[in-house]
Amino acid sequence: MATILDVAARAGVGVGTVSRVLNESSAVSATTRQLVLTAIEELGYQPSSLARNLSLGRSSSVFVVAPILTSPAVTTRLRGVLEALSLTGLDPILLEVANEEQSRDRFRRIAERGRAEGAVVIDLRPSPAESAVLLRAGTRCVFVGQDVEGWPSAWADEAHGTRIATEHLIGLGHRRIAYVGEPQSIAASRRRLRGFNSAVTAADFETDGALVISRADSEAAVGGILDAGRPPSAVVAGSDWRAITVLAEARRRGMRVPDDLSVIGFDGSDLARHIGLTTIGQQLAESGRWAVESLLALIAGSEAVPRHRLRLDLIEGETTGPCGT
Amino acid sequence: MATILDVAARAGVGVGTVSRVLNESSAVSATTRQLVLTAIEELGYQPSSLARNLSLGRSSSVFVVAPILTSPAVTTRLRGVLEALSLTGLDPILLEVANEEQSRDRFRRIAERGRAEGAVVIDLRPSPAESAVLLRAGTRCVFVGQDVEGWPSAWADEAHGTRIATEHLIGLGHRRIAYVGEPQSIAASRRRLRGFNSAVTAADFETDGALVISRADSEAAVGGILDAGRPPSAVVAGSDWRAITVLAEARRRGMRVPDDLSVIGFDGSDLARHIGLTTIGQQLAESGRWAVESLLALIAGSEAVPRHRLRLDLIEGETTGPCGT
DNA sequence: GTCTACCGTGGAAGCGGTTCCATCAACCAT
DNA sequence: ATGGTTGATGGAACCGCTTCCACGGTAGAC
Repeated sequence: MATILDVAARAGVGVGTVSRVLNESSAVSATTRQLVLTAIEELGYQPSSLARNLSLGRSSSVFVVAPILTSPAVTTRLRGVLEALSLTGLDPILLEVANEEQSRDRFRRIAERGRAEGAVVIDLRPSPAESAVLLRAGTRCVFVGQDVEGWPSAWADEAHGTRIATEHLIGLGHRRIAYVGEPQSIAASRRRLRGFNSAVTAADFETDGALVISRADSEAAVGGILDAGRPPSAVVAGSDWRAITVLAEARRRGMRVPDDLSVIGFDGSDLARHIGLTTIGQQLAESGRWAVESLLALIAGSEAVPRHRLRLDLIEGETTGPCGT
Repeated sequence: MATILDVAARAGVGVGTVSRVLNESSAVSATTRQLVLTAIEELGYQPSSLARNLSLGRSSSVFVVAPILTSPAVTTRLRGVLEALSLTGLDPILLEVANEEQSRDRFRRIAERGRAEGAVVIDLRPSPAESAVLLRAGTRCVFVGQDVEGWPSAWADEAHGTRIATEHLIGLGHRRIAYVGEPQSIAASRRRLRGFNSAVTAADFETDGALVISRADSEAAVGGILDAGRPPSAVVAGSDWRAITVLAEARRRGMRVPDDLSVIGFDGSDLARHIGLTTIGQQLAESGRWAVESLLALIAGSEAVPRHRLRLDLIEGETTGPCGT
């Protein structure tokens, strides 16, 4: 493979001149420039980005850390990040987190110096110890989907979101409302459940613990609720992904949505839009773009720690309707 | 930031020795090693992977090119790739392709030398010109989801897949079967439609062109079919993503699945499994892992051009059932 | 007691760029 | 004619690591 030295030799100029032509960094006479360009052409020369980066002392890539890509909320957010990043010339190195161990590994990874200019972390949070390590290492890091103390982050008031969702159903006349969420081990899902509870309490309904599901095996549990003597007329789901579980269970039972059962999701993912699921939109793609912008500012030297509250909107699809009974 | 020179100075040894300790490349006496390790510890030294890679003449990353991440088939495949890659120490640089222009850009990008060791390309194919450029540049490249002439690729016999799907429905007694696919501009979707047609022809049914949809606006068109005087009793979808469109349209009309309408998808994505969609599995995650293995072989110097036919299986969910009428 | 072998080690060269500094020619003003 | 600019250019130094080669010292063989 040809190097810049080969090009310089062939064009009969110095390496400095070739570099200047390559980067248009300072004036080069038209004739010399042409000489260099033909030499480049003839040799099929391509500059080594590796060498360039070392010399410049940057990596031109950023880490993007995300939970396992199954959930549509994650992929939608990720798309926002990728889209914004592709306009910057920074390459995204994608690190997926499938379990606790990988989470630790990824946080250790992004604290390493040099490999990347910074990191965008989606829907994950560091432990206090990890946060301290990142801080000490001077890692430039932005969080989306989680409010991480002391770090740039964009997040939504999730309790408020499920409250809106629940109130929407109450407004439609529903009185027996179930909640189906992710396991309570995740902080975000605790917040979401809290919003549901507060809305139900405020409306002064009978609260029925049996109607609340938030554990790993919710598929089976959802079936249990729907088959019970007094099934709910509506379900608030803790995520769009959970919502389609509920839709699937309803379908298996020949229940009609929204006539027999109203279902509302949470996230405003691509998937929700695609199937007309009523949901709480939390500006997923926008939040990804915001993260990239904030990271760029950090890289440019900004000391600010921007914190961004994401707007929540009810997105009405066709899976919620007035209570039949 | 401390460099290897600082460490060497502090430990009172030469840089070579520090490097040897770092890489355990050759014998270092226990006392010297300890000296170096404490110096590293005290300085908080971290080696620069950039410099290391330049010196070693490798990049320790690979490109992963994928269409826009909306479709669950893509993300499922991608997960297989990421999972396999995370075991290798190679970092995935994710390049998303949202349109024709980006496709050209990405193929140009992966042909650049040095930035990555190779590329895994998901569900996309290069034009002959692009393929030639890749070949000339000596790019190590593996394709999944597309059979690309002259390149390592893993793909499924898609026509066969839709044939299996259609025959499954016929076996359940369905006679009026619709097809809902992606636009015919995509080669893969042409193959899928062909399989459907051949199964219908073989079964010697009345063929009804009005029951075949394969264009961009299929959502609306699906509704048209379901509302028609003689709606189909079953639908073959060209992908899982299309299948859930059909499910959504059925739900809007209060149709029960599978009682009023059977729906079968194509891909065997995470989503299909999650909602119990009957589909044609094409080993998505496995194909991603296969791609990584093949790429590793290429990087290791293999000259072979492995070509891998993916197995197709009917995955029975709960969205297909015997014909009611 | 000398010779060879080998182990541990220091340090220079090299990976392929960028950039700074010195040089030189051409041009302008005095 | 002379000094001062200015613009284009060559090339050394440097980015931070790996690796090869040379060297000194110890130990085993004779």
